[in-house]
Amino acid sequence: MSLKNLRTHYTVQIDPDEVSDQKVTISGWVHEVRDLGGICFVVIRDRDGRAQVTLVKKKIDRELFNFARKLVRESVVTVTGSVKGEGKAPNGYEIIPDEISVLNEAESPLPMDTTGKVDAELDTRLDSRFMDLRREKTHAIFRIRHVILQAIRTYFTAEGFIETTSPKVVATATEGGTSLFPITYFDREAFLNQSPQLFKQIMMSGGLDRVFEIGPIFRAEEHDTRRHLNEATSIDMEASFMDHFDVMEILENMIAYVYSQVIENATPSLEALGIELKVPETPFRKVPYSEAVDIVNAAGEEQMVWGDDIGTQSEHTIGESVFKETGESHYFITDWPTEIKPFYAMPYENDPLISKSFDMMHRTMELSSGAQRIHLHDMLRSRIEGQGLDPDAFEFYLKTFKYGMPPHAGWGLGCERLVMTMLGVDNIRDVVLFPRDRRRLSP
RNA sequence: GUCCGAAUAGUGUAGAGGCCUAUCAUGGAGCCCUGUCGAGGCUCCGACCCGGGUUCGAAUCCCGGUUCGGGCGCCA
Repeated sequence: MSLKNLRTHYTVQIDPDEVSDQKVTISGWVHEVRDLGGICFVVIRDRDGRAQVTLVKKKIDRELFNFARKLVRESVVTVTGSVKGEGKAPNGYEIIPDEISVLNEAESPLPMDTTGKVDAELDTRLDSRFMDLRREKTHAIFRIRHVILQAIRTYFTAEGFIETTSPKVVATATEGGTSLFPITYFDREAFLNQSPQLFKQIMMSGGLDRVFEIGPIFRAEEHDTRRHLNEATSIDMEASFMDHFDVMEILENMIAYVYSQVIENATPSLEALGIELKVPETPFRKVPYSEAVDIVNAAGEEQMVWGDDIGTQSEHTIGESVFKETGESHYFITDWPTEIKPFYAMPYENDPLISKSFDMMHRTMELSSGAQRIHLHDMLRSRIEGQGLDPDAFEFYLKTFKYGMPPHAGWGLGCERLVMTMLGVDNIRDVVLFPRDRRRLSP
């Protein structure tokens, strides 16, 4: 007998008008037991919802009644019974059981509450993430995350992009800037890759033309904030015969599409979180870096000189300023000083001090950064040298620029940041199943 | 890395030197209860992070440690 027989319906698939008085079998967790004496309600929870099992003492087998009222919360059970339309029941129906069997009884006390009656701190929830995932709100986040990722794949595919994967174990410290995790690769030292950047570009020389990748990136920074992880998910794209404006357009349209898909396909999850989403308006406002500096200096809380990187406080100042003006949370900061961007960002021909680079911001944090890339071998090599890196270590990369590299552009977008800004989640750890940060390596 | 803050039942909390035999909620055990949906009522169970110190007396004050949270830095 297949275990599939343990479920004829998910709880949400039961339509009392259709299956009234029919037998169904549902399986899931005992969410709550409410014993009122003469009547007992057992709430069964599965992935998509809940169903009420009702036992009236006088109308049901005494043994079954006593068994039901002693069920231990969060045990896994299978219930077979008949469906009865009932206005007083939560979904308009209840199940009158013939049989209840416990597949696996839960211990008690539970490491945390799953019903929403008592809060638990993030650290407690992450220590017992399996139990935390049984909470409606946590579950909703990961259902939405799935819809987001699915929408991104649909969008890229429709735009002619090919999904690729690049190696996470690499020999060279790729772009510089960030620290890498060293690992042992047989008898050699290797690193966990900080970004698919160099490989995306190599694929442009390979003629794949438009690629995207959704995958893990690793940063060994000892940062300790609500918006950083040491293992994150990067959504990356690269496209040939495009400049930075072209890929900014792809980015903003993708964001708008993803929001609209979440609204359309994740309604119950949004409701569970109490969120009303609005699709961001495109095109996003473009603020040149020099204008951003002026905004910061005019606000007076921090003073910047041209060429400084933009700090957290300043990011907020600019974000609020744009929001006041446009009512929109998303915007671009464009035309960054070449010196504070990675070596592969293309400088403007008429003003090489600034580059064809951009960051895509949410009012609260940076979401994405991208640029038109340098596709000329000699210029790229001297930029690598100029940043104090060893060009010989980049030979596998530089080589691909010598034999026909088209002009190209691309960006990387932080998946977790996209999710958290969309859902108004304060801590990035909330939107990753098993976050890896400075301190946490388990579960 | 740095600055600030916190640590009390399984979970979330109250607590400002003697009011603490430590509050409340949730939970667990038991009893009552026929329409609950954060069910309700009654009884019981369960905790002061670790180590030093101050004091007649410390959950409370001080020092050190550990762990956690937040800001900043670094970064996406």
